Amino acid sequence: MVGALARKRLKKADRRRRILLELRLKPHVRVTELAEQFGVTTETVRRDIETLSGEGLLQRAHGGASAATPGTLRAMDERRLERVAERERLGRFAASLVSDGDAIMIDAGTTTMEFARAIAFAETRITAVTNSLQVAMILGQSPAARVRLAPGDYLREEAAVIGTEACDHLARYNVDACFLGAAGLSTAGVTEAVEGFDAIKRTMMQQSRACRFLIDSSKFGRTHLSRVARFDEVGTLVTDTAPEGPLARALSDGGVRICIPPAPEESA
Amino acid sequence: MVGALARKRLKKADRRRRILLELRLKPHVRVTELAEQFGVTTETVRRDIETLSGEGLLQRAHGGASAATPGTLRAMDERRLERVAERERLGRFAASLVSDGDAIMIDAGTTTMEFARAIAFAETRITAVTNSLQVAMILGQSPAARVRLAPGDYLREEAAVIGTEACDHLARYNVDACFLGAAGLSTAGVTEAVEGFDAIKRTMMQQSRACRFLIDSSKFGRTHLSRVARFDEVGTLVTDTAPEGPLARALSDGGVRICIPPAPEESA
DNA sequence: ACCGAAATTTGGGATATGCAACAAGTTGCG
DNA sequence: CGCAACTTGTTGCATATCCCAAATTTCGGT
Repeated sequence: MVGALARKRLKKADRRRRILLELRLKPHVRVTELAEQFGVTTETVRRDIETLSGEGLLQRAHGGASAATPGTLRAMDERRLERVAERERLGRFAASLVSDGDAIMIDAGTTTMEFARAIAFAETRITAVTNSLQVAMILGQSPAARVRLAPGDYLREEAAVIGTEACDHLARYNVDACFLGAAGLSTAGVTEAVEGFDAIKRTMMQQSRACRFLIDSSKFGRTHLSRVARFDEVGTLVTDTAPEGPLARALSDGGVRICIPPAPEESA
Repeated sequence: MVGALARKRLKKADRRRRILLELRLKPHVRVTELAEQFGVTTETVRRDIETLSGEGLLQRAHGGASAATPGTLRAMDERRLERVAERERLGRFAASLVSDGDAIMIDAGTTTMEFARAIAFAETRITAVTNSLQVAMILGQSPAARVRLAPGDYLREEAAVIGTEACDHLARYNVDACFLGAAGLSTAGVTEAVEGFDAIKRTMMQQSRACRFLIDSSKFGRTHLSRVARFDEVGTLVTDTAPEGPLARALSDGGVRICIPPAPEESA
């Protein structure tokens, strides 16, 4: 039944594949173009895009679709999409903890990306070492930032490099502070879900005089596979909401300094 | 005039910067979103986008803008903007020179980026080592590609890493072939304009069994600051048009094998 | 061959976006 | 102060896109 020639009409799955392939070549495709190309109605293409968008494989746009940013794969998490404003605020605040002339390490993650953007925007004069391609590109926008990238295996989902090479390389630097994200913060400590990131984070911590974790409150109470740090290793925690209950107690027992950005003003 | 608080209205240059920063994070931004975010009219944003698009820094789309197709920054060159189709063809052809299982090195450049796109599109099973973040991200899209990134100083204009660290790291790999771009090809040999790239390219050549240069014909006759390779080191030259005159003679004297993609057919 | 589910097309009204021209505001400068 | 150049806002209209729902076709199984 798989006719040698499916000449007339591509199946749904085929169209989807073609759309994604197309997006590898161009960052943006138009519904109308695809429709014409496939010989189907715009409505059909629209529905395909709708589906793919739901799967996080691409990003919808008026009139077409764009490639999903590498590293956006995690962002499918609905909660994160809604948390954009908070993360931005958090990142901006964390950026205020950096002084001109500092040398810092930054790891990969949505929150640290916001942090990097804030630093780039403020044009703080820094030297940064990172394993995240996104962070490197964002900071590279700032004329005041020197950026060094770690080598290693490229991890598509996070647009970052990992592996022993990355860690070995990082171990050659000594910086003033590191700014790390994390997937979970619970009484078990700071934990991470992405395989390979735990080693990166631990290495960064070791090479830094001060350690700062950027973790928004949606991660509170979550525990993931590997522990990155015990509370007595955390140093500073930058977050949007003060933790409560056992978690707050554990943090305070560990001597964690908690920083919370001031309430949002009316800027919009 | 730089009031302590310029929160009310961002200047044109600031908006431009923000838009580009935004595009580093997301592949697509909407006019309406930006307008609201900046507190300006959609028309203003539209004009900004219009300008940036004219400079080749991004790509317009209905309702917004997407990241520019190539590595963007060099592509401002008018000539290059017109050469997109040729480069695409060239890249696709060069990709056909790669076999499943190959280990290759790829350097940074608009042409090599097209090459990477073609490989990702074809899902050729390869291991690639590169110093270009763009190439890494593009190849990372392909499930069949393993990508390793070199470390080093991040060079914003090219979205790549350079420096001794990068070269030292590259020197640890031995691959089947390297695919390199170049800014100039003249009787003086293959030359490069970007500082730091020459060393990278030379290192990649040394670590590869075969060397292939991807140079479109617009570079013919151009000579830049530093020579990357003499003709007897070039190996294979992949280009769109056969060189003529003294250049052709010099290439043949050097034993350069020249590959030219077949004429474009009507496929659309 | 027939039937039912899923996919696709079709058509139309609601919305969003683009474009262009003009008005209003801002900045810089003599 | 006042002009000139530039930037931004506003308006009106053409166009493109979206979304919905019913009609039609295709597909897969019995």
